[in-house]
Amino acid sequence: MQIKNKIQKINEEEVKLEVESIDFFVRMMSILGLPRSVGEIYGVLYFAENPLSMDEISSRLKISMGSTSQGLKTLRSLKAIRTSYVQGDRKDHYIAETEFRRLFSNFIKEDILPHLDSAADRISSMEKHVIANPDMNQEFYTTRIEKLKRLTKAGRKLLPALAGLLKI
Amino acid sequence: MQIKNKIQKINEEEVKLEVESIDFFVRMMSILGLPRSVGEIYGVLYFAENPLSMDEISSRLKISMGSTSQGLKTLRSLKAIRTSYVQGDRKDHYIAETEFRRLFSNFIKEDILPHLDSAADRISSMEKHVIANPDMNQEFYTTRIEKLKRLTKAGRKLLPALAGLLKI
DNA sequence: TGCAATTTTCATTTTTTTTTGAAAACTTTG
DNA sequence: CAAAGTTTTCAAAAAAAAATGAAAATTGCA
Repeated sequence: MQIKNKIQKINEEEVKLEVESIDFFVRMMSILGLPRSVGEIYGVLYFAENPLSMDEISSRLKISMGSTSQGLKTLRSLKAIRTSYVQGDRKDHYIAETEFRRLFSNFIKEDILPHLDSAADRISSMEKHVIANPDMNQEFYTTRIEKLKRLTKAGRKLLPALAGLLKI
Repeated sequence: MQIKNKIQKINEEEVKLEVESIDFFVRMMSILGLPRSVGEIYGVLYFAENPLSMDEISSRLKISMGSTSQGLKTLRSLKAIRTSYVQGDRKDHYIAETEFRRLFSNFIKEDILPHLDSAADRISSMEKHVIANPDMNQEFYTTRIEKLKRLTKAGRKLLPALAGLLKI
């Protein structure tokens, strides 16, 4: 009886902690534009002492298997989680990767840099329009285009370096 | 006739440039999680040689006055645009602020740092839950919480410094 | 290999976000 | 200070994003 109470007590605190964790990561991920479910899943895994299977995650969060599968896929592609073999269980099990430095670096590589690449294309097409017509106010337009070039160049250099600055 | 053609030609190229600009900034702003209309408005203003009024913006973009007003409000609060007096016209007129450095710094101050503040609160409440129950695996949980603290501390230092690194 | 367990996919539904448009609230000026 | 011009607000509509759930695909074990 006494032992049962103790276990009960631990679970209560663990559940409260888990709720805070979920809340925390839902907000963090939403800054990065990632959907709620992704934050929830990472939040559960971050304070899990043991690897969790997909249906453990899905039932703790009361979200569908479909969402869970999608969310795990996203987190896997960001290398924010990894799978771990659990003896005697056929299901895949997941562990949170807790090195935020690498997590950010992957996010930048995967979700930001591609945008900067397409931006570069668009800028050079802008240049063509200005050059195509010498009657346009060249000085004004080329100055503005120059600024965009510097912006994207700076982004491309700075962002990947950013993760390195994270002393985490 | 010849002059009219020339003017026509300039306008064509200017329109094409404007379209590219809008596209460019719609994407950029969407990385930052800002709505389409905000990107569109900034895109129009960025390559405008003269200050534009709200209804000029709204009619060029074919978006409602409501959206335009909202978008301008957002851009104003980020200090991404400013108003400019135009003689003999009662309407407000807007100019794009083209110093991206400052623009970013405002975005971080306004849209990111508040999240980090609320994160700090949540972390200290997590700590309470762990301390509240000595039977929990203290080592495991305090290590994880420590990581979160370092993450938010790093964010708070790094992000404001980031804009300074932008040599734009 | 075949079968049951597990995971993924994706059309549909739900939720959230953004836009619209008309009314309300300002503002300028005659 | 009134009336016309301009801007803002906000309830409702539209659009976009995310979640569901059931069918399809994959996996691993007997």
